[in-house]
Amino acid sequence: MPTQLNNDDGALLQAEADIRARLEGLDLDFAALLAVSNVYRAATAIRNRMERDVLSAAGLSWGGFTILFVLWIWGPLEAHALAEECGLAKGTLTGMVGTLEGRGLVERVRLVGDRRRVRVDLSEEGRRLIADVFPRFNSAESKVVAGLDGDEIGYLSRLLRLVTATADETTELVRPRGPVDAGG
Amino acid sequence: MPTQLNNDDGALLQAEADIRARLEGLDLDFAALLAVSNVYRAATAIRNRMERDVLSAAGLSWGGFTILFVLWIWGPLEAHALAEECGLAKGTLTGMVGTLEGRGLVERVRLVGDRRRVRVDLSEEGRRLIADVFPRFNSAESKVVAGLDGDEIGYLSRLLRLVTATADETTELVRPRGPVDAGG
DNA sequence: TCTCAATCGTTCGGCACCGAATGATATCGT
DNA sequence: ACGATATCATTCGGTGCCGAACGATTGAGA
Repeated sequence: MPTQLNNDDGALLQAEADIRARLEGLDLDFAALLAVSNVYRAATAIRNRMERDVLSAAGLSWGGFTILFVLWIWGPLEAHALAEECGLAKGTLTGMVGTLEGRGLVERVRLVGDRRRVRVDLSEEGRRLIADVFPRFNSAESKVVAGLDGDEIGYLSRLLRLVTATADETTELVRPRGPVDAGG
Repeated sequence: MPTQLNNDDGALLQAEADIRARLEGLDLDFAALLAVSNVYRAATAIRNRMERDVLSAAGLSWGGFTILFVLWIWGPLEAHALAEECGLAKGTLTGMVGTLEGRGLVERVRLVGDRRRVRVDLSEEGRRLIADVFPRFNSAESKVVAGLDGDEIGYLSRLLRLVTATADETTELVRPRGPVDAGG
């Protein structure tokens, strides 16, 4: 539990202190700078770690894994919904689903009522693969956050959800924010 | 400041509840799952926001901006150090520095003492550009974390630094962790 | 001095990823 | 019924980005 933080100096990385020193004169929001940079660095570090330790052995990219996982959790999805859920552009999704389809991990079905649409679903093999890979993935996730205790992990998630919701706002990001707890 | 969190249910997104429900039987670390996924989602949301609102107008990609910023803060750097600092593979850096050099934003100089090495530095135009763009970038960063108060922002950074340090460990991620506050 | 190994940056092949343009299909107005 | 419009997914051109292979340069040892 955080009681006093005094993050004025104490817990700063050397690199962060250097940044502060270099930008001393300017009227900047250092805390925001550090927060954003730390979010990005953490994401990159996690992704690299997962790809190296878990995904590469299964021949899966981060994106491919995400698609499989989403389909596993949500069941069959139309392309636009799948793209949205995976945080990918539609065009990107088409290509990656193509790759997965080529490997026999997912299947595409044109809808009968509306032949513009396509429903994507796991194949049996895809289901086996994600069911096999995900527990290992999750165990690596667990290790990655093992430096935090349970409260801290939950708190981290909460703060990040807030940031994501704000960044996802379609507006120019100036208005005062509405209800904040469950943006999805 | 977090006092009670009870993130058992209360603050969960619908999607997160769905995941929990779908994976009910399995022996998984849900908190870690959510934390990792929230880190990644936040990073993506922030990056997209920045590219759209700030960087695209300057004709800069996230990676290009990062390179310029790092050189701005640290001064001239050799390629390997620059890659390391930007979190990019050496090969990636070569290409991106090439792009920036083509636009006249950075310069490459082979070292006199050791002709294998190359020092990269901002050009005058590059310096002008980053000095112009960064304040706007920072102001967008500020807005992105505006949903959090000062303590929360600092705390978020601290937690993320911990996660990054763990994920960056070169080991297989099993040993007990050494000193934890400033992984630098 | 002449290899041999180490250490640079670069090149190369390949996938991920985006955004705009495209093509196919459905729907609405008349 | 039929053309205009909207709505899908896909295609296409271009970068970002990685990892392995490569070429150039340096330093160490015989």
